[in-house]
Amino acid sequence: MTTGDAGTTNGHARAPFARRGERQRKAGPGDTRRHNRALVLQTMFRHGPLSRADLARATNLTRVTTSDLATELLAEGLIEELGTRVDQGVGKPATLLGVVPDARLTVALDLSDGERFRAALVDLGGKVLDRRTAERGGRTGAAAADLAADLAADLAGTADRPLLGVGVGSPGVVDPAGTVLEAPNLGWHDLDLPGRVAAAVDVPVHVGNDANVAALGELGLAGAAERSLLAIKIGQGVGAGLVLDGHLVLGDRFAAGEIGHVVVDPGGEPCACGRTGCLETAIAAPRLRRRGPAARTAAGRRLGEALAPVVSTLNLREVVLSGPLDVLDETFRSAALAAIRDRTMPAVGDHVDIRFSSLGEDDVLLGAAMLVLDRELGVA
Amino acid sequence: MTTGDAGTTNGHARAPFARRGERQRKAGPGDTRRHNRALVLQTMFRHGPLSRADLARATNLTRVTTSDLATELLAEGLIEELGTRVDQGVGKPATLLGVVPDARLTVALDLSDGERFRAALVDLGGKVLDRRTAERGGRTGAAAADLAADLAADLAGTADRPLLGVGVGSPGVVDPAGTVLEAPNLGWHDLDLPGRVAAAVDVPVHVGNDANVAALGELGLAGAAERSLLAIKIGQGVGAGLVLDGHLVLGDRFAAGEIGHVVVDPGGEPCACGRTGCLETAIAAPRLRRRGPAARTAAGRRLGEALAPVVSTLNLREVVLSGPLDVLDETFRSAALAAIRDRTMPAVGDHVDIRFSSLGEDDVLLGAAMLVLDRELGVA
DNA sequence: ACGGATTGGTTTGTAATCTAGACAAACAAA
DNA sequence: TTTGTTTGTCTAGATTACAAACCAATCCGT
Repeated sequence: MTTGDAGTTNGHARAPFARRGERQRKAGPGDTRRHNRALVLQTMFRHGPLSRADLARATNLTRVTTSDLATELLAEGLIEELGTRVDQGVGKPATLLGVVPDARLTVALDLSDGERFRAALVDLGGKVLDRRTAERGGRTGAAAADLAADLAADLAGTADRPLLGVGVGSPGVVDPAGTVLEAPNLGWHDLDLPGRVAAAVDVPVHVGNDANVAALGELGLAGAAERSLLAIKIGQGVGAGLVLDGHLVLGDRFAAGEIGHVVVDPGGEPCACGRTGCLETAIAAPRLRRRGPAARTAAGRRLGEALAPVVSTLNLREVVLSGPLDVLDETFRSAALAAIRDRTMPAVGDHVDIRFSSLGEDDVLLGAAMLVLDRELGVA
Repeated sequence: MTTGDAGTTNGHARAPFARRGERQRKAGPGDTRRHNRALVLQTMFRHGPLSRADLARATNLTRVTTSDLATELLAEGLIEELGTRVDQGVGKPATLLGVVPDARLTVALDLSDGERFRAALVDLGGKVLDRRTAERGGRTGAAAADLAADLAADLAGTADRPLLGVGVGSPGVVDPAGTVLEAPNLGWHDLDLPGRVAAAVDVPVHVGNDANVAALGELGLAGAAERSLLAIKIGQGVGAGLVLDGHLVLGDRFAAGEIGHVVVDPGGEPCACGRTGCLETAIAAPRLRRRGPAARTAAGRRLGEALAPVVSTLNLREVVLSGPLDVLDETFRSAALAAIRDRTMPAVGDHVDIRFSSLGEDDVLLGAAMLVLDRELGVA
């Protein structure tokens, strides 16, 4: 069933844009083509309908090449002709090309909630077409993995259009191939989640850390102008996802973004991890609820204090907060922002902004969908 | 004199591997070739002498392709045949190919010292062949730029082998094209330093922030196994350079690594910037000297506390310290490391290491040379 | 000594793909 | 109607990586 290609996620050919932890890859004959194809597609995703000549100007490719790529994409149904542009001035009217949002669908899974797995059928534009949830009921290990796989298969069955793939946002540490190295809450250790899910649905499967994919989603679907951002996800715990220049930062042990147990207040409250004053003890959702609104300012400042060195080191411009709306209020946000500004040099701090996620509760779900778009189409 | 190609650093064609802040670039016909050529060259830089067949195995290219690239590199004199491998076993003996360290030279400038500019003639292996220094004598603005240009020209004149280019490590904020946006100590604002230097020496000129290029040098010349590291440079001020997966992180305003004025101790000493408790007030070299060895532990901990969130967010493995040896002692280092470990989760902290730069005083100088190797040959 | 096996490197032909230049189509303004 | 402009396509040419076959050089066992 599976091919002999070692390292392949599942029975399919390796995903076109799946970047592994390889030191550096060779460039083959088809690589330029793939790159340019993705470039054209991405340009249309971002700028909306464009003519072939527009694409050539935007990408620095020739009209011949964009035209050729366009016919390829047209044949695959990924884009369509939208008629001629009106009100153009002199010259032959341009025929506009646009992405067909429902040319392909993705199945997105959000496993970050402790109680239930959430899943959705998402189109290329990030629109949710259908939803499912499955109560976890305390399942762990293989049972939990099977539950996720069944959920994916269930939704995949309802798809009336070709599936691009399945994207999964999982808690814990996930390696570039999608193996969940460590997810204590789900009892997963070195679990080949992509393999298990792919056995249930016959399309490419991509798995990433929940906060990481949320960051990807925020970048791709929330109209973020920048190509870099830090997404902070507050829930039972606290996690972060970092995208720099369009690329997810995974880190040495693929544990980048695991900031929940950074100590921000050595004399603070005890944490489940055995230490005291971890960031989670200051700003995890349950703690924020328990302490009430009055403590929001102090909590926000704690976050800002932890982020200040990060923002300075990376010269970040954009930080996005996501989590339950009852605890994430403007007081919290502005306190965090103020703390960052107080603690970084103005040249950096003046340009930082913190905003709430525009994807809301669906951040991980849409991020998982975005992961598929990134890996399969190169759109990020 | 200059070409019409907007954005070109100088009269030369754009450096083969100069990455600008562009969103995404098209891939042209010669791009795969350049990529693979760099890959082959880099493989030889790292692994030492290899046969064409070895290169094919290491790069996943075919023997034909590596052979072809090898003849090209041989013709340019960048590599040479080193005779056949002995003691090989069955089969035709391999002819080893190795980089010729002095096939090209680079002129490296270190402008980070407040008193004098340092320069060196460096070969491809990072060996310093000649040195010059020029007392700055309080020069700023155009006069300082001219001093740097003269120094470069002076050394370039002594080169008895082809020059690959000039690399400059400058203090302040430097954009990807090499323009020094802001360097208060030298009175530079939006200064086209590459242009000025290129007017004096007729080779490509590349300029980067001092701490940034130091990080690059540490990665490329100090035998760092990892492709990611954070280099902390302690001197009059404190700066950092971050390399992730072989790529320098520049940040939104190209100010990444400017951590000297991160506030680490709000109740601490006043800083020249107007705030109190900046990292510089805790660990800049003059302060460390003034306070004596007894304060090293506390200072080291301050650094570690600032780095803990960064290390967690990036899941960094390697932090490198450079600066005057009289203040950077083992006490400081281990205090910083201990603070990081105390404040990060074990899964991350256990794998972090802090070490002293293996390039010593020449870190910026060799980093500037490495910058040229990176931009001109793709070796990083 | 000699054939077989093994590994290294090259020759030759092929497929992919980008570019340059030219050209037809379609339209606006004079 | 003429002129000029823009769009999109066609054709020819250049690069370049790869596959297959081949020669070269060495070891090994008999």
